[in-house]
Formats: sequence, structure tokens, C-alpha cells
Amino acid sequence: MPREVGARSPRSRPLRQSPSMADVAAMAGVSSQTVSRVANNRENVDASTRERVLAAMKMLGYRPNTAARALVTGRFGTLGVISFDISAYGNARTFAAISDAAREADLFVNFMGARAQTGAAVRQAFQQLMVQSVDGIILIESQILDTPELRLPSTVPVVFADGDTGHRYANVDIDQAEGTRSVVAHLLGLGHRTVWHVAGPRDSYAARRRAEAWHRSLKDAGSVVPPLLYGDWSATSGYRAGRELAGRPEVTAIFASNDQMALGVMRALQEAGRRVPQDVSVTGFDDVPEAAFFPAPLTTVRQDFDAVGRHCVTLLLEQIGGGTGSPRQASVAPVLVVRESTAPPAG
Amino acid sequence: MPREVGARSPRSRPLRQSPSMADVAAMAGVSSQTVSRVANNRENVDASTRERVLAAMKMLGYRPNTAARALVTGRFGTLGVISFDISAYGNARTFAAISDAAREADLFVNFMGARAQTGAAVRQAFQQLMVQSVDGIILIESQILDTPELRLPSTVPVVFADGDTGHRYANVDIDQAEGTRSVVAHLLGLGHRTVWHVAGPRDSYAARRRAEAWHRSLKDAGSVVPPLLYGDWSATSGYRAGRELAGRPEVTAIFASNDQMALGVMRALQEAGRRVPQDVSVTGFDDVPEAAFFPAPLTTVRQDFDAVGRHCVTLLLEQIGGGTGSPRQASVAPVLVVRESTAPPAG
DNA sequence: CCCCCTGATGTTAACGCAAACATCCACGCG
DNA sequence: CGCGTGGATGTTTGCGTTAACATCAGGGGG
Repeated sequence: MPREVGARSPRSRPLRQSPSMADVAAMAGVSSQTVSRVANNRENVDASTRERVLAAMKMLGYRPNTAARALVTGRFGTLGVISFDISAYGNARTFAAISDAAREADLFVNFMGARAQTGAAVRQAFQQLMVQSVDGIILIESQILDTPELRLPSTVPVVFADGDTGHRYANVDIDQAEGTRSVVAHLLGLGHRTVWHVAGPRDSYAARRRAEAWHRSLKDAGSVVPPLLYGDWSATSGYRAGRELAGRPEVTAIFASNDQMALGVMRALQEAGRRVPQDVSVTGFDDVPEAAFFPAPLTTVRQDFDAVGRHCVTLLLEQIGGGTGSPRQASVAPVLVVRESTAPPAG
Repeated sequence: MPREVGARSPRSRPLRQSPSMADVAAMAGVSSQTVSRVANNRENVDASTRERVLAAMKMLGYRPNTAARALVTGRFGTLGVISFDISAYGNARTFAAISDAAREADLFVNFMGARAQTGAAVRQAFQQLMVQSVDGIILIESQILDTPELRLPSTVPVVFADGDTGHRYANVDIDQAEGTRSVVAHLLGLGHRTVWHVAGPRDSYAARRRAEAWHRSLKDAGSVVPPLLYGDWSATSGYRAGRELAGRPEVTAIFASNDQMALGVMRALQEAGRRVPQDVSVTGFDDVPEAAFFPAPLTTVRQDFDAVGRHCVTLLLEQIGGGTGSPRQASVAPVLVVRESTAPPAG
């Protein structure tokens, strides 16, 4: 009397499962170990045998099973990427570059968004990614507080892209200070007495470094350092800051910490009847593709996000492969792009 | 006589490997199967036992091994996402939403960039992702030619986000036609005789549908259909088209297929001395966060990318889970946002 | 001519987990 | 009071792959 469960034929799944090495081996008349060798491009396989195996693979449409391979090798061939706001231009570009570089290195990319720009959120994302599924992790524009509790588990190679430095992890960095200096120098060189700054959010390391570099550059030049305004990267926040600045006649030059905020600043100035660049010079940071088409084509600092992404993967690969020595740093130089939003002060 | 290989102690790796279920089982004094049950939140475990196991897990820092689990279950708990230009705002936002929804469903996200916006490139990315590592695939703004050779392998659930429809895959779609109609109706309603269109690239399905809807809307309204201009989504291409249009005095209303191109168009008009919106009305599509801060705050169509992303995951989960019936479609309605870049024609 | 070395190939044994099946215990009902 | 029932738990097995070791054939030097 057949039980109803029996109908399903417990172990012999007749539905065309994807073929395994054993299937290929059978077809090629070799052992599955030889198939494995061919699949992994080992040298010690006879040319004719290899050919036969390859043919069988093709015939059967064989694909190696990543899980089985990962189980035995302990490697996933996957790299994890953590970022907070992936729809922000710079982060997206960096991510795209990482993804391209990873593909070239035959690595998959596992993305995990951080819920917030906090050490805790980053750590949570990190933990999730750590669940054995990745060989290395790249954090885009993330900061971590290097306190013992927030320290990341160290069993996996880590690279920070444009994030917090000064800790024990590898880092690919855009030289924020240099970019900032070039902006400030450009504006002071045009004859402005000083430069006002609309900073990015306090919890962004990049924003903080730009603000610090702005401060130091002005001090070094002997200019007075005006009060700092904060935004949150959005054009809206730039607009808000711009309204405030538009009310002060002494403001002749504004350095916004990114291009979106610069756009908002320009809009506020326009509404207040102050012309850019005749009355006020405005600069940004990033050089988004639209910057040249802003109300006044924007003088800004171009960041090479592609280079950042590529370097990240390189550094990660180094750690995964060798693991020799201390984690390396890499730096990418930004370049000042002068357009029409800056000019000598009136009068 | 010890061989030199012996120094490495073949099987007993003393280096602290991550603990397995067996370790947890030993510590908790249960079988590893019970640990498995606890790890998978099964009902049939005694409360006290469960507690003991959980404690042991915590103590040992146990993390389930994804590879082993995948090997035995045949599921990876991972979903693949394919997109061409992930740094484009809409794609990035959709991707972010997918990633969030996936996390909530305890799924990982594996991203694979398509090298180009072609069926072949998409298929290649698809193949790579198929290498057993994903349970389902979402394609963002991709089109495929539904010819036999380009047909995707069908062993994995697939959802298209805002991509080619009219094939046998599930689809989440922004109602491009409706959004376009609302723009055209708005402009005609203001009194414009007709509306010029700067379309997105020919290989974009979204662009094509907007162009078609524009064409039909004009025809339906009895307006003459002016020649179509093509861009590539970039502000630069919008600028180029804008220069051409600025030279034609009969142009009073322009519908650009996205906001970046609208910005370029506005810039070109401004350079030509034609004011927006007094002389020419301009609209975009997308409603990027900066749109409100363009030289003239942009009238545009807001797309709910978050909804698209979430629907994608839902539909994919349905396919993975049930697989019942034919793949479903979902549609997201866009909404017209009227700002200051549109006005009645002069005179 | 024999031995040892080299390169190709096969065999065995995990990797860590969950499905299927087996076992055990306590409880309730006839 | 015995037996069936159902829930908790244990045992066995195999997922597809690679590392390690075993085997085998051929070739060159003493």
C-alpha cells in the first residue's frame, strides 16, 4: 500500500537538475577529479583529456557549484560592499567601479546598505556580510569609531573607500585636503578676502576633512575664518545655507562641500538678487556630470571615483592573497576644474 | 623520520576556525541536528534546550556556514541584480530600494553590472549570475530582444524593473505613458500649440515608451508632432539638443525625457537669451532631488523608484516561493510635479 | 637492466549542514 | 493496564567539490 509521500520518490529527483562533475566525468570517461582539474585550469592534465572534458562540459551545460566549492575551499569568490546612501553620485560611481574591477578579477559583489551613517549601523551590515559569505569587505564613505566595542571583527580583509582613516585598516582616499586647498587658493587668488564654507553633515568623514582643510588653508593664508555652516549634502540644505549667506553683504566667495549644495546656494543667491559670479563666487566639490550646466557653470573639484573603486579592489586582493605586512593606503589626487561660477570680487 | 610535510599537521588546523554546528552541539550537550533546528527556528525544540543552544551559539560566536547550507538546500538566500549604469539616479535609487527590501526578507544582493545596454551584455551578466549563486534575478532598466538566441535561461525566477515588457517575465513598471500624457496635457493646457521632445537614447525602453506616448498624446490632442530630437540622458546631450531648439523661434515648450537633459536644455536656452519659462517652457522626467533648484525650478514627473524596487523583490519572492501561475506585472504611477519652468506661451 | 623520478590520473575523505528516518519518552484513552 | 500517539531528540546520509594521497606508466641514468 503506497503512502502518499512515496509518490515523490524521495531521493531520485527526475527533474533535470544541473549536471555535476560526476555527470561530466561519466560522459568524458574520466574521474571527477580530472574534471575538477580542468575546471580549475590546472596544468597537469593531458591536452587531449582536457579537450574531451571541455567538450563534455559544454555538451551538458555544466556550471560549477559555487556552494560546494566554497564549502571545501573556504572561499566564496565574493566581495562585500557596504555603503550608506548608494544613490549619492560619488558612492554610486565608486560602487560601479568596484563592481567592474571585481568582475575583472572574477569576483562577485555582495552589496549591503547601512541603515545609517553610524558606527553601529556599519557594524551591523558588517556582521551580516561576515556570515561567511565574503572574502573581503569594502566600506564606502563610512566611518567607524575605533573604540574597542565598535572595532570590526578582524577575520576578514577590509578596505575603506574614502572613509575614516587613522585606524588599522587599508584605505583608499581622495586627497580632500589637497582638493580643498586648491579651491581656497583659487578663490583667494582671485582677490577674495576670505571664503565661506557650507560643510557636509557632521557624521561624514569626507565632509569633516574638507572643513578642516578649509579652516587651515584660510589660516595659513592669514585670512579670517568665517563661521561654518552645515548642510547634509542635499541641494535643499545648500539652499537653506545660501539664504543665510545671501543676507550678508560681506560674503563674496562660498565653497560648498559638494556640487548639490552649491546648486542650492546658487539658487538662494539668485533669488536674493545676488549674481554668480559677479557678486558672489561659488564652488562645489565632486564635479557631477551636470556641474557644467548649472546656472553658472560650476567651478569645482573633480574626484576620480573610478580610480578609488579600482584601488579598493586591488588593495583588497592584496590582503586576500598575500596578507603580508600592514594594510596599505592609496591616495587619489583630485583636480580643480575652473568654470564660470568664480570671478574676482566686485569693486 | 618525520617528513617535512608533516610539520604542517595536515588535518588538524589549530588556527581558530569559525565554529560549526558540531562545536555548538558539543557545548550544549545536544546533537548537531538540534542545533540546526534552533538555527532554523523550528518549532519542535524544547524551550530549555533552545535556550541552552542559543547560549552556546552566542558563547562560541557561531555563524551558520552559508555555503554548506546552500549546498544542501540548493538555495543561496541571494538575489542577483543586473543594471547597466548604476550611477544614474533612477537606477541607483531602485537598486537601493531593492537592497533594503532584500535585507528585510533576509536575502543578500549580488550586483552585476552589464557592460552595455545590449541584449548580449545583459545575457552575459545573467549567465555569470546564474552560476548557481542566486535564487532570482532582477534586471533594472534592461531590455532584451525576445529572439530565441537571446532568450534568457529559464531555470531562475526573473523580474524586470522598468524594462522591456511584452515578454514572458515578471515586470515592475513605471507607467511612462501616463506620466508623459500628464506632462503633455499640462503644457497644452497652458496654451502651447505643441510640445517638442528631447528623447533618451534609442536603446532605452523607458525612453522609447516616453517618446511613443508623447507622440500619441500630441496626435490625440490634434497637435502637430514636431521632429524628435535624441539625447543620451546626459545634460551635455540635452544642451546640444537645446542649442538646436533655441534657434527655432516657434519652439515654446520642450519636454525632455529626463531631468539632466532638461537642465542642459535650459542652459542652452539661457545662453541663447531665451528665458524659461517666459519664452520657453521646459519639463523633465524623474524629479531628481536637485530639480527644484534648477535655474527655473523644474516641472517634472516624479517616479517612485522605491516602490519599484520593493515591488521587484515582492514579485521575485512570489516566484521563488510559489511559482504558481504566470509571472505577474506591477505598475507604479508617476505624478506630475508642477514648478516654475512651465508657463503659458508669450503673446 | 634496474631503479627512481616525473607527470597523468584515480581514489578517498572531508567540508558543514539539513532531509529523512529512527528512537525515545510521556501521556491519555479504551 | 497496555497500547497508540505525538512531540522532542538523535542517527544516518548525501549535497558537489577539492585536498591529499595512491597508483600507474614511461624514461633516463648508473
